[in-house]
Amino acid sequence: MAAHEESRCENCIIRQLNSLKALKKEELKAISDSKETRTIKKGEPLFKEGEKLNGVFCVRNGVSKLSKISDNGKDQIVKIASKGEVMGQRSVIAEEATNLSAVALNDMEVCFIPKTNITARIEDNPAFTQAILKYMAQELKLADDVIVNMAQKTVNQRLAEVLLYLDKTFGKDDEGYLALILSRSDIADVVGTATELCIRTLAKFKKDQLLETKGKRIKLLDKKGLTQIKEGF
Amino acid sequence: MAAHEESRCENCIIRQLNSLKALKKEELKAISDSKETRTIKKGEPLFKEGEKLNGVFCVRNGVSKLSKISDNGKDQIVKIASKGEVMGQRSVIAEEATNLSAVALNDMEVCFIPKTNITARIEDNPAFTQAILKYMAQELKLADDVIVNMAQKTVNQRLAEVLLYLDKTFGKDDEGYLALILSRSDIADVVGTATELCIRTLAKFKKDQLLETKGKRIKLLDKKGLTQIKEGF
DNA sequence: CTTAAAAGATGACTTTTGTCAGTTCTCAAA
DNA sequence: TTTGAGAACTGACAAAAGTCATCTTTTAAG
Repeated sequence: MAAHEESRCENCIIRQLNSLKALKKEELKAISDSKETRTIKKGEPLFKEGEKLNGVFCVRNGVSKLSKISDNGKDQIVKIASKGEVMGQRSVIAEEATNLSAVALNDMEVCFIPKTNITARIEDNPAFTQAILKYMAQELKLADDVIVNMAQKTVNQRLAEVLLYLDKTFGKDDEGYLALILSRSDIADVVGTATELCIRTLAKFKKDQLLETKGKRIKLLDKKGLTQIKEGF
Repeated sequence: MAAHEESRCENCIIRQLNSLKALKKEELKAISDSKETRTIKKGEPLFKEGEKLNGVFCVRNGVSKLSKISDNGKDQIVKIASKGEVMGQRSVIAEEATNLSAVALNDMEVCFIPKTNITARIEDNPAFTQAILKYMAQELKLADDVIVNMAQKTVNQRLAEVLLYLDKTFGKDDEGYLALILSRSDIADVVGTATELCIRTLAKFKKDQLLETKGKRIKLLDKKGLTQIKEGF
């Protein structure tokens, strides 16, 4: 039906952003027939740590945080997934329960693709498998960087880095504020620190004219300065 | 020649430990013909951060640390690779310069496999590609755990965890000391802290009867206690 | 066996980070 | 418009981690 054309994977532009672009037209049709579009409201979970995932989630709209609770009971945000990203791939491929929880940071629209549709394509389409492999190799490199940052950098440095990352990845709104609005507590969970220290550090950056705030919104004023802080003064 | 039989990949037991086990006999023969066996002395580098790797290294004997220098100039050990592990896979697959440096922690024997031999197999042997994919999916999960630990746990907890990891992974010598002997500075670089604090924390653990030391060697006395510390008292 | 260099260890001190107990602000439901 | 819950913020303090200087022990080269 013409009315549903835009919801077919074959016509979905999102696909161009991830490994699914390596799939052939017939394969996409099969996926499209089995997939399920879901709407998730801000604050609602997509899945929880320890769950067995029956498929992967392809983000059409909105943003989700992927986090993990440490033995200490504190939440650490490991990744922020947005348009085009596929969540849950790793667990499906490793055939293990997921180690992360996913919660919507704003209203989301995602496509759920049953795992048989992914594993079957991995079995019979080498180009697809290679695309995922390459993607994962890059993710692993990024993960190393994060490990080094967490282990060796101060909260000052990490917060500066996160702010620059948010700016680069999600851009600004019409008033110049960071387009992705996170609570102070979420920012702290990305940086890996306590909310209070996160707030204090933001206040310090503000005093130093590096940024400006309006409610929970943040506008970066001096990216060069923030880059210097990120690199250690 | 019979004299070189044991150095042929087809006969190498190490292969059973990694993705190379998914290769067919003919493929292994091709790899064996092009590979090069290298001996690396303790302290010598296998490769350095930023280098383009022309192949991967398969560890036959000995142990290597994989580390990365942060903007702050401090070294962080991201992985300790030993028998059976393949180093440099990620860079070859991602077609990028390596982000890590590899240095031998004791005398090593490694096989260097030119990258064409890996990329060609990824192109034409789906089972091999899938084996690597699955391995990387698991590595990514582990990387998440490390990120959370670095971000949320104290040096106390992380050191306890590293000691238990060394015990589990490399075992003990005949006197019951950890078989893999690392300098205090290397331990600190794994934990992600300063050498002094690492030494002090070891001294504290010793005082608390959790371990015993003799020179740089360490014997774990109370793994249950260390596990409790790891999990936050 | 001697001895210099490297690694280990310790003390004193500073900085960074975390925690607890509040107060103020914001925004949406009544 | 009121009001109340949750988030943002602040101060005071405690704990954790880092740094610098120095001393001791170990190790390996001569």
